[in-house]
Amino acid sequence: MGRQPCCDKVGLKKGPWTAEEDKRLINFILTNGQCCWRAVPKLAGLLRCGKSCRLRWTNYLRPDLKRGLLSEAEEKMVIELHSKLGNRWSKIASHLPGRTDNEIKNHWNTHIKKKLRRMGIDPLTHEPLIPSANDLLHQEQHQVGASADRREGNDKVSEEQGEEENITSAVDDAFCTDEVPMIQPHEMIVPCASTPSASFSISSSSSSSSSSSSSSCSSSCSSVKAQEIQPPCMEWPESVCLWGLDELNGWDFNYAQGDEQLGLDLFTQWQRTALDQETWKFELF
DNA sequence: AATACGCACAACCGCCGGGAA
DNA sequence: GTTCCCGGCGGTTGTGCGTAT
Repeated sequence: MGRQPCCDKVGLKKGPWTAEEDKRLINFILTNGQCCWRAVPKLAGLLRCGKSCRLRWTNYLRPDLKRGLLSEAEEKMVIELHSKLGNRWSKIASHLPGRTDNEIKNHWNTHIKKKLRRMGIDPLTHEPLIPSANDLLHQEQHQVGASADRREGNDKVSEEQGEEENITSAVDDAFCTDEVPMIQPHEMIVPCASTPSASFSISSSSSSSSSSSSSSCSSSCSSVKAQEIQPPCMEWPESVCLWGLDELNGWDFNYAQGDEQLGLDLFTQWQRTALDQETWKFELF
């Protein structure tokens, strides 16, 4: 007996979430907390499957998320952790509070992989890319003489090698040692993440609430008066926009139009909820 | 100005493991 | 021990946006 799908997909919406859907989901979780995800869409009035709701929440709506590019320190940490853990993104993410596995995975695939290759490091093994273009050329020439009955297999091999060669030659073409120093993952310095001075805030319009360096939330949260929250031991060396949710800007959490107090209450509650959640994994540090 | 292309990121898919019945 | 459900994970795809032509 095959496993049943997580939900009846008929009539369910897919694709990007709208501000209205986000609003509904947040509102529901504020009110009810994170419970059975399967029931969430129904109860929240969403035409989404529970899984989709969970992903949307964990990857995007969770208030403790950091937005924006990974800092250099975070990047180094990811590389270091990846060298030890491999593609176990959730494990890696657990060492970087405010970052999701999805975010790290994306960043790895789009930025770090290329960066490492440019540096002459194999992103899979974290070893130097050993075979030079010449080596691969010789190897290929050697293979030309191979018997035809192995052709199919060889095709695959040379395809792979070709890919590798492309990478290597690309490195040869583009890589300049003057430009990027060779560095091994173990040589990278991973900063201590326990500076107590760091602050975390779910922004406010008061300019002084969060010092210029930390988590000031651009213009997007200006309508919400929120208290500053300072969880322990977080160091984020670069300014971080906690809320990249520009769409939320228009909400003002004014539920039922005009009930500003309710909106504020909910927002405050949301902040508390967020801080109470187990997602804070500071103990890992 | 219009179109093509590439990149970055959000979202989906399918599988797996843990736990409850 | 078996079955089923749920949440989590990692890989892949889709979408939107910026840039180049």
